[in-house]
Amino acid sequence: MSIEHSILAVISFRPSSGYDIKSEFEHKAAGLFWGMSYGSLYPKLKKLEADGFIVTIEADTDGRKKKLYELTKKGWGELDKWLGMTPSPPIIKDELFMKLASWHSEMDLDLLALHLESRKNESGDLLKYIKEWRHNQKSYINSVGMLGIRYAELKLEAELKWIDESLEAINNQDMPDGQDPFGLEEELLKRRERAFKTLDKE
Amino acid sequence: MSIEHSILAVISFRPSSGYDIKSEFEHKAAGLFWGMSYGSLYPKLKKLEADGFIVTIEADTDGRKKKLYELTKKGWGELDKWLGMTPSPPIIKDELFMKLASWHSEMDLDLLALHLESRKNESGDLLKYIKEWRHNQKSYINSVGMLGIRYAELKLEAELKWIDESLEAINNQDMPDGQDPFGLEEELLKRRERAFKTLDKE
DNA sequence: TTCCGCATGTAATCTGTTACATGATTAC
DNA sequence: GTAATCATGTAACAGATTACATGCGGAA
Repeated sequence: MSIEHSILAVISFRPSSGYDIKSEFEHKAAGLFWGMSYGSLYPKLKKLEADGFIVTIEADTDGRKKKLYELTKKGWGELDKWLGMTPSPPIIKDELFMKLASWHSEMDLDLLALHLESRKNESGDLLKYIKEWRHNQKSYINSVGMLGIRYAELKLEAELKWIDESLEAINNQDMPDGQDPFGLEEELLKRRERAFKTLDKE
Repeated sequence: MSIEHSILAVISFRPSSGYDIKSEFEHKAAGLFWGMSYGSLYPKLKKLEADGFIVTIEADTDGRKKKLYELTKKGWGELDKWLGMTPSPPIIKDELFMKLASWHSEMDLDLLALHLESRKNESGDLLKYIKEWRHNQKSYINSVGMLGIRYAELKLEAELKWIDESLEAINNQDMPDGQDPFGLEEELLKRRERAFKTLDKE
């Protein structure tokens, strides 16, 4: 039920159209920790309106017609109720971590370094973007929101620091010790070799 | 297509049953950055077998019958191919951040402090768990995997540090400055008041 | 006049979870 | 003997994306 709440939250900043909300998630702070596509957004807006959380205001800003949505009493109430509930733990899906966890000794470490460089660029760009954005004098961020921005910055800085450490470990061939109490790494290589020796039967 | 690859990755450690794979995602490293339920796991295993990435080995470990899956040549190849591809950016959904971003001045800051305390406990527990786990002499983690563990630790430490800073800011009434070039905060409170004054019509 | 950004939407599809059903083995 | 854990699966549903369809207004 949380996408709906994110939508209510964005509308709370100012009356917004579907397009406005999408850009908030694409180009603004909200997108750092949440995502959304038109395919789910517009149906949700209809549902939220049908349930009485928001109402439509026909408007033409800049000579362009659009449907603005505004929160109702019920909508504001729902927003407050949601804000008051303990937030659920973050959901993180990070392919980089999965790849690290399943890297094996037949895979080239230089390739891993490329992956790290790539992540470094992405996260670096994002961090730069956030740092500019928090001072751009265009976007609305209140003092609590600023704590959130700081949260994002610290996480990205930690990630970048870790990437540099890891790249150094790879380049200096100074990797940390693993733990392998049952000799699985050796087994793995044997199993792999065995599989590669079998003829394809299908 | 990444859940499938995570499954292949787990099987690469050792031949595994569906149950084994699930516990890997529930209690082990993999679960830190990925999740999976039986409802998707078992069908995926069937599909992976039908596509020739894995094969079944009937086995009875500890007197208990189970279906172990092992990678085929094609499966190992697919795993290597996946490992070689640039990992996609992490997907993060964090309700705490969304709530920070949409907090408004009618909401009690002490309530926010409770949310932060709650996250502090969750993340603290997780960090403690990881720190123990990396030295438990029971789990297989190679040196590259250890980099991943370090990644998780640093992120959690950054989060905990941020929480303490933020709690202090709240308690000392020393919140950071926001930015509000168009006076949206004032507008918001007006809109909110207006909405609460209207009679319910539905 | 053509392209880009604004603007709204739907249908098909994909992806994954929840809840249920079933049963064996082990620890207390 | 009974609760917990091991073990495999399915049906119904929830949740979200992709690709498509459509059209206006302003800038080059």
